[in-house]
Amino acid sequence: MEQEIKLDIEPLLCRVEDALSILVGKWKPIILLYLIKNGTQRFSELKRSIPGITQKMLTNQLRELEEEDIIQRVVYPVVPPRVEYSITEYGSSLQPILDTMHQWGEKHLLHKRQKFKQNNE
Amino acid sequence: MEQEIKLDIEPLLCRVEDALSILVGKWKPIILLYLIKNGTQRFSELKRSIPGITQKMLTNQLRELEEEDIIQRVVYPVVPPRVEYSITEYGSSLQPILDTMHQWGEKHLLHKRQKFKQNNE
DNA sequence: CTCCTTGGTATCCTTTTGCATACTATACCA
DNA sequence: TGGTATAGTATGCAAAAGGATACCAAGGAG
Repeated sequence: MEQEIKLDIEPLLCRVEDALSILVGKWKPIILLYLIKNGTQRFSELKRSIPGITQKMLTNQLRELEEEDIIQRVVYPVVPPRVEYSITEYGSSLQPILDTMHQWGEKHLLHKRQKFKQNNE
Repeated sequence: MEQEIKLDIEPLLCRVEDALSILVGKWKPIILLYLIKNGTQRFSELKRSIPGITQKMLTNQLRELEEEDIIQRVVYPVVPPRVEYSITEYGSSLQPILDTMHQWGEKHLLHKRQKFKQNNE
């Protein structure tokens, strides 16, 4: 396996946390992936799409992403209310991170399975 | 700016969390970067290198990384004790993630500065 | 006149993280 | 005989994150 990337980050100056802090939150990755994959979504669409999430948590996670300019919230003044969420251009710059992490996550799954096998031999 | 990476993850099958959960922890990124940059390190070297970390937290974070096979712990039975930590081969597969996140984090810093400027005009 | 819908809030509670402080074992050194 | 060094553990507490439940506003449908 070839390791092309040279990592030379001065640990004390590391900005990994900045990206991390935006992605951390029980529902944020899945929300982002929905918006990236399916484009603009209404609040209720997201809620229906994400099993197990409560209204409060959905609101909460969306607000936090909005504050970081990762997603955009548009309110239509109609009754019943219509609120649409979408990824911002800036937010879509997170895609490489999500992609890299997802790929790694799939390998990690295999790794854990192998370890489990070994432990049961 | 070119966007080469095509992200097509089924949100409900996303494995982003797997990578995320390993990196999350107040001191994990910096510990990993130290081990990657400087190679094998003693407990006390890490403690001295990372300002503000307590002994308990360092132990705790190292244990969690060890459980995931990201780092290796070697104890030399001498007095006073000598314990060395190093990145495993598997652990070093996290480098691309750390690298991507760090790069994004640096851009994020600029983004926040611009936003701050705008708000004060 | 009442119910339904959407996109929320408000309140309270539990779980998870993180932190501070104190304590330990062992051998060496003066 | 007492102090030092290393790499921890034990205990208790504080803060943050996450979750369950109830409530709300406004207009349209019946």
